[in-house]
Amino acid sequence: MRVTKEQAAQNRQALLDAAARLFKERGIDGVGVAEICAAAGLTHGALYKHFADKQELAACALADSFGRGFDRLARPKAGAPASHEDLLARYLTPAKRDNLADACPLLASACEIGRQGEAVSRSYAESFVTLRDAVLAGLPDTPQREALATTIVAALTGAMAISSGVLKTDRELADDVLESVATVLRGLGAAR
Amino acid sequence: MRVTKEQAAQNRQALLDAAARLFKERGIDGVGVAEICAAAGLTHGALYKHFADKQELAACALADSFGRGFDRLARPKAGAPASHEDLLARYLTPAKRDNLADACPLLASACEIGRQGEAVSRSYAESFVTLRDAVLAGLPDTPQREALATTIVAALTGAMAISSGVLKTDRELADDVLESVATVLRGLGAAR
DNA sequence: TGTACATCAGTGAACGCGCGTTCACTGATGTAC
DNA sequence: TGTACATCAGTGAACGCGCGTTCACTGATGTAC
Repeated sequence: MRVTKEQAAQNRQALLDAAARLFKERGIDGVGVAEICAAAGLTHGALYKHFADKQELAACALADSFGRGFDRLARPKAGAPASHEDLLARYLTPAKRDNLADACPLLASACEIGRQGEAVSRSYAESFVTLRDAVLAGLPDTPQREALATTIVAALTGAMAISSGVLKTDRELADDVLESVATVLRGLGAAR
Repeated sequence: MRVTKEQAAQNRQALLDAAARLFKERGIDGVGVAEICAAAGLTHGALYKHFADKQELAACALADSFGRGFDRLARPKAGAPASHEDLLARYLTPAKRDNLADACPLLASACEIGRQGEAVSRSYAESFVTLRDAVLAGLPDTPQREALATTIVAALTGAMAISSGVLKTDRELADDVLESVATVLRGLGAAR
């Protein structure tokens, strides 16, 4: 049965939200379209009225999830670039690792992107550049600022992946990884 | 039909090798047991005579692949700890990224480990600690050496993941990520 | 050393299951008059 | 504003397919005598 335009737009957003959370939590290949649609309160057929296929849904959900999180990060100071400290405090917490659905898709989904299609890769690349540039804006005016910003994002990404990976075996080690990386990055962000 | 003990041991190793390569290339969840067995020259039923299930195969393949690569890394100087330079030169190359089957399983498989079972997580954690300690051995005697070693491994991991992720969209960016991180880590490894 | 037989690595058909996607259909919405 | 009808978001059965795992069977190996 047909629904109002507003309802359809809400349903589309519900699909994006459910997809983003589930994909971050269990991976793009680890969640079926039926579960996503059910979480959004729809049946699986409805998905294909909004997105061409699962890949397009994944690409859109990644962009949407990153955009919302990034806006939230940038907004507090309303315009002023987020400080290096802010970024670390928000990104590298055990809470985010324990609940990847709430984390940044760049950190939660990093490794599987290479195995996805072009649309997902493009969406990921755009978000990466945005985050890297935000980090760059918060760095002091040192030589090799660009390379440093890239390294910081890489370390954030790797720290979250490693911490998640060893969590089932050794929670202490998992927490130590996050702490260690945060400490070192804090030092790198300060003027040298 | 029964085979000799030597043949059986060879077959087991062939399974480990095929599994490690395919898992690194396409992810643990991205490869079926039938394909692994075929690559090892066996039928799928044979796998369960060597391993309890796919998870155990994954855990063993990760440990085996890491161990072999790590021995190769440590051996050249026969006993002397690998220099920080050596590690970077071997780990962070576009060639490894373009052929993940030949890369270190810690870098190629990082993100999906959190979604695997306990056995895989344990195997991953052990390999991580081994690599981190090897990096530590190559670092000068500065304060916070431990945290720095962890951060270096995290940055290596993240760099490979990000570079693989953006490769389909922007090869230049992908190469830049590897170069930038290598440059910064080179500086971090030198005495400050 | 020669023979009889138990062992067991490997085979391949079969299992139930969940996957992504398609499609004929429904019926309220939105629009043309 | 009221009516007739085309549009299309959402439904749910059905599709073919590949997945991990099981299991009865095979037949050369390894062993006991």
